[in-house]
Amino acid sequence: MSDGESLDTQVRRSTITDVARLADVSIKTVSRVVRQEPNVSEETRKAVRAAIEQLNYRPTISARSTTGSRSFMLGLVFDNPNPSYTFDLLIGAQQAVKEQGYQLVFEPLERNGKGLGAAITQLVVQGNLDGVIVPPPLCDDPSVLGALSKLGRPFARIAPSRELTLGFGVSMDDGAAAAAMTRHLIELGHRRIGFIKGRAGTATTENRLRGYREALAAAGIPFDEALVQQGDFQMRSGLVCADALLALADMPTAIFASNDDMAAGALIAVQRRGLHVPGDVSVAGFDDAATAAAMWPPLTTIRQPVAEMAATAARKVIEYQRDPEATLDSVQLDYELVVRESTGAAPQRR
Amino acid sequence: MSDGESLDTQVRRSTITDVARLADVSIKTVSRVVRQEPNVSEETRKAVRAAIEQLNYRPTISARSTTGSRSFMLGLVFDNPNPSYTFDLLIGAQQAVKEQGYQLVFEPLERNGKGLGAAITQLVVQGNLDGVIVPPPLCDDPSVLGALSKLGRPFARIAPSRELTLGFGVSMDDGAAAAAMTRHLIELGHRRIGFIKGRAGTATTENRLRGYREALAAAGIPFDEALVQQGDFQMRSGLVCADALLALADMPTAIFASNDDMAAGALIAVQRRGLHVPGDVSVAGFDDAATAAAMWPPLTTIRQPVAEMAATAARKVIEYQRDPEATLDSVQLDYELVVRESTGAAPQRR
DNA sequence: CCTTAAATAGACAACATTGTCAATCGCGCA
DNA sequence: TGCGCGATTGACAATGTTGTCTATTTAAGG
Repeated sequence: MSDGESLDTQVRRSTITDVARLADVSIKTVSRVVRQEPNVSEETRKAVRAAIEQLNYRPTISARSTTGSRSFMLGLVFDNPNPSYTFDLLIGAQQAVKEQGYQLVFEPLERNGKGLGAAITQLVVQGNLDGVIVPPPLCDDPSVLGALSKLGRPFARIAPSRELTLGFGVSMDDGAAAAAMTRHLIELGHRRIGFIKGRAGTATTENRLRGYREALAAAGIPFDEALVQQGDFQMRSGLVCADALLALADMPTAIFASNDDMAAGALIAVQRRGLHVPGDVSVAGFDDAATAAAMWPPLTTIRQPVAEMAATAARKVIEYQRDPEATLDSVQLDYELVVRESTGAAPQRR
Repeated sequence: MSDGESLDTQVRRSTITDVARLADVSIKTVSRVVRQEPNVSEETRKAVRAAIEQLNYRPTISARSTTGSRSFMLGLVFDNPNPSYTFDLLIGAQQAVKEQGYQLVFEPLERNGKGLGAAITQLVVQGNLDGVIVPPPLCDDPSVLGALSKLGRPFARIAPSRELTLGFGVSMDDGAAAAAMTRHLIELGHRRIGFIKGRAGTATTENRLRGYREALAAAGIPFDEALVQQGDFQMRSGLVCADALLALADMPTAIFASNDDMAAGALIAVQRRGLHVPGDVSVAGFDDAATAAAMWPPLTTIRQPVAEMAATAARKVIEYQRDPEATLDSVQLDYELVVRESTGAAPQRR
């Protein structure tokens, strides 16, 4: 009839009181150990930790939030048409948040909905969130930034492109990554490399183009305006732009699209003309979207550490919230060049 | 110097006490109104509601969870390789949960990790979750089902394919949807319709094939074994299977793939042969993945109401949790035939 | 008018945790 | 010995909400 063992621990949740009783200390002392506060003797600390271990105790977030100012909850708002990008953000943030004993709440917002700032204020105040993570394009929206600044809680911005001093920025060096991809193509022997730009007017678009130009310059290849087409990040624009490039008398042997969706369009355009990838034309993308590996042929691209950026953002917000003295310099994470089968040596004769 | 107005309400969160004071009732009465409990006069109810409105009051989830057995939190666990599917689930569940004043926590799990059941038990017990939503493939995993049954909390399964009496099921009629797509092709004049099956051994695969066969039979078209290929839901298999179909002496004029990824492969296979879609061959998919509309040409497919299924699951779990007497019959939601440009009239002469 | 029951409303405890403040202990020093 | 001080520990209040129980009001029936 002894049921206090395995079954019970499975079904009932142990509380700080249970731990205190087992370790024969007060609940406050347990709290001190859990929160890693000072003024607990090493001996007591050990005993408490053993009890925690034995009972598999984890503090209850809701109870924690009732007292004090912290709520142990972080918010992630987004309005990004790309589900796999946003999903990666969620995964990354969730993992980091869990490590720290926090919880994540997320909320889709409409960028063009009015009252965007008010919506964020509402979310943060009602949810009593300790901090917020804001990916693009919301992280560059003036009303969002205004609301966040007023709230006086830490917030992190993923890949911000303006007002870089506001909040804590986590980004990737778009320019360097684009340059690396361009170098990769040059090393394969390509000299005429077409470039498909992203949506006009975004910092991302500018940075990637700059990287492309810098790598060309470094290799002593003259920049040719005719090889640059204006896309808009959608697949269709990739198809149209690639068609234009392939129609040139002096056709490029490689096409570098500013994102994977447009690269997918380029792949179709090339193959519709009966040309082979990468035998006749190499194609490269940017993002390493979930679809990149599934394309035909699998796409060479730049992996953005999306999940890692979100995780870093979450950790930094928590860190700041623990110790507001901490310096929160913005951070740049590394990209990764993912070489698959859509790029290869330039054709021998042209 | 009067600061009690707009600014203050923005930055401070109003509590049940504020509302009670303003409406000149006890906090318990406010609680009754909010929880829609009986025994409050219509007059009082109105006054309280007005106060709630004025102060923009929303109950604090953490405070709620401390008392009583409810935690007002639902869990969503998943292990699905398809980010956009999972993302849709998250969006749908989050929206439903928010409507009901609940919160959603999600957790990626490794299907083949050992201790899957233990992991779920841990998650639910530690998080004190009121219920769980389990999409495929986890919803058919025996250890997951075992753990959930033991926990004694309501759980909903998205598109389950076995043990249908366990938990609350939310699904879509795969067979009817596949039949509808097949009818669509028949109405366009197609008589030889190739079919690419999904991964062997899954209920989904069987159901979709059955729908295809039934629609053929209903139209008096004989079933031809040669027109059915075995795929595995991956794009590459779609490409290979379509190649096989197109190599037939009596080539099909339409190809129906059991999901969009394989349809993408089929699109490539057709166009690589210099054939036009849909002029020479129509191609249809299943799922309405995010990529479907971005393919070339945009893919005719079946829209699965993924977000809606998750929302229904969430609502049902909450409903049950509010009133355990409620009957929770499983539910089937409607699919939608999305006709885009990859299907068209069968070629006149073959 | 009195009794009884139902409807309505409030007082107070309970929840799991943290913050504040007080109590105790050990130790060095006069 | 007595005193002061820092380190350690605990008692208790507070957090925002719901459950339980009790008190008051209203309505109905004699």
